[in-house]
Parts: sequence; C-alpha cells; structure tokens
Amino acid sequence: MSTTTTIPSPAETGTLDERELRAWRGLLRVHASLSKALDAELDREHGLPLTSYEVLLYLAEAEGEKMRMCDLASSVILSRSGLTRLVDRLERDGLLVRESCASDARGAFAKLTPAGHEKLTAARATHLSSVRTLFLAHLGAEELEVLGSVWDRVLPGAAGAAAVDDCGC
Amino acid sequence: MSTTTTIPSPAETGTLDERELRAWRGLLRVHASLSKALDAELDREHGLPLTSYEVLLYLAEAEGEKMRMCDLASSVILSRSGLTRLVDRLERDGLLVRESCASDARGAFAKLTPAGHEKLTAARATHLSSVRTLFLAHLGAEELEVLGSVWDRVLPGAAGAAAVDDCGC
DNA sequence: GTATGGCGGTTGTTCGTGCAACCATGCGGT
DNA sequence: ACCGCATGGTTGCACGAACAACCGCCATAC
Repeated sequence: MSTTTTIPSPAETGTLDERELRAWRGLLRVHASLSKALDAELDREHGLPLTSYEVLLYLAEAEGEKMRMCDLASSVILSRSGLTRLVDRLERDGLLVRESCASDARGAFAKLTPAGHEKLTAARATHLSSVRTLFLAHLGAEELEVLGSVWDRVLPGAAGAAAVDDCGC
Repeated sequence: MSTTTTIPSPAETGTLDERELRAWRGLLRVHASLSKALDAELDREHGLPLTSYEVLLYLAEAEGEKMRMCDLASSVILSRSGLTRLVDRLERDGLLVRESCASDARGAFAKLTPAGHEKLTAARATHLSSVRTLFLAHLGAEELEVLGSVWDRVLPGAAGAAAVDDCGC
C-alpha cells in the first residue's frame, strides 16, 4: 500500500471524490433541512414535534395500538431514557397511556388513546402532504426504488454500528 | 403492475405507498443511525463532535480558511445562536479564532488556527473511512449519481422551507 | 430455597440547540 | 445630518436527548 500522501487517489488517503461528496453531504443537508422544516410545521400546526409524531405513528401501526417501551425506543431510534421522557410528555397530553405487562412485570406498554389516534390522523394529513411536496415530488419512480434498496443495504450495518443502546429485545 | 403505479389511496388521503414509505423512512433511519455512529466515533477518537467537525471542514475549504459567521451557520445548517455557541467552544479549544471584519464592523469571521487545521486532518482520516465503510461502500456508481442528483433537486426547496433562521447572506 | 447475572424502565445531570429579545452597525430616504 | 429599518452577532431561557447510575423483576445455577 503506497500511502500516496497527497492528492487524488481516494480510498487510501480518505479523500472523497466529487460524486461521493455530493452523495454524502447531500444526505446530511437534505435530512437537516427537511426534518427541521417538517418538525417546525408539525409543531406549529398541531403542537406535535416530529419525534412525538413518530411515536404515535409506530403505535398506530402496531397490533393493538400498543408497543413495549424498548421496541418503541429502537423504532424511533431514541435512547431508553429519551423515550421514557417522551412518553411522559405524550401521556401527560393524553395521547397515550402506560399499561403494565401481564407476562413480564418489568415491562410496560405504551398504548395509543383515542385522542392520540385522532391527533395522529389529523397530523398525518399535513405531514405527509409536506413530505410529498418537499421530498417525494422530486423523485422519479426508479429513483424511489433506488433509494429504497440503498437504505436496505446500508441500514443493517449502520444500525449495528450505532448500537442505539443495547436492548436486544 | 398488479398494485399499479399510483393506486389505492395516494396523495389525497395522504397515505404513502410501500415504495414511498421505504424511500422516506429509510432516509430518516439511515441518517439517524449513521450520524449517531459517526458522531460517537469522532467524539471518541478525537473529542470532536460531528457538528464541530463540519465547521472545521467548511472553514478548511474556504478561502483563507475563514468564513463569516452567517455563511458558516447556513453551511452547517445551524441557527445563528447555535453557531455562536459552537464557535465559542471551538475557540475555547483553540481550533479557531474570531476575527473582526474590516469592511463591516458588525461582522465576524471564524478562522481556522493551525491547531484546528491539524485536528481536522487527523479527524478527517478516520471519519471519511467510516463514511466509506458504513455508507459509500454500499453504493454502486450509478446509485451515487442518482443520490447526488436527487439531493440537488430536493435541496433548494427544502432549504427554503426550513428557513433556518433568516440570514439572507 | 437462595444467589447471581441480565434485562426493562426510570431518575439525576449535563450538554447542545432553537427562539426571542437584545445591541451595534450599516444603509437608504428625506 | 438625521431618522428609521434591516442585518450580523450575542445573550437569557427553555426544551429535548444522551449517559450513567439506579431499582425491580426475570432466569438460571447452585
């Protein structure tokens, strides 16, 4: 391995070429811009920050509209403590309730309330329409596919590397 | 296509179809996982959080290794106040210095110090290699292109919608 | 039965960030 | 020259999230 100290040879020097840089930084910038915009809108229109929205969303999709705390945490990619607090707030607002787990006294479920369900459907409309206009509208059909397959390939490794907390459940 | 291109209940109901969902949620999850992993590593190896790294990076690329605060803020997508604090920390650590602007007494530059430059090159090696293995390695050449072009199309609108602060400079 | 280790969830603390309010400076009009 | 008003940057404050330490409960071994 000749460590070509300077210049264009990429992988070894650690330099990214033009295209790689575009692909990578674009991801960062797009995410930052979009999530900021969407979060702001969601909060403004429904008083619901993006992370809260996602919690409600996952719950709504789950069977019985309830999930174990740790599953929820890994779904929304939050630390356990982070989720505890978030659920605190949502429970305080009446959008979900904690429910103890019959089969495991340690466990707790978060369960959507009717109010939470309602709030979600209200928020979902505006949110998804924004996702469309800000993001999906710029994508062609195959690009959609490409993105999807890229994420699928990237995620396993990334998730492992991130090792959100440990919670192997 | 059995489930034809546009389908059951698309835009009007606000529902996303399978592919759209994959593309969108994947973006969220990949970003979350990757940035968490990279941030952790960077901080562990060099005591340098990801945002700080980006500031140094932009500075290094800028002419004279200095930038106006507001330009820097919009580059790293941070609010003005956020950047002020971040620059505070970096200055405290000796990685950059503030420099007043001759042509505009209100303005301030952030300018890389030799120490900052050095820190950056050190960090860049490990960081970019992680970006490669965690992200770029999973992409084919055309996918790289697709991503790049997608970001370019998405960004202008997103940046506008985000309206990070106001700072029109 | 009791002891040990692992897991699920909550709490104390700290840190980074956004928003709003605030100077100070620049710029245009009159 | 003066006055308003926009702009670049910094501060007070509040909030959301991570980390580490903790407690209670499960599972297994003895």
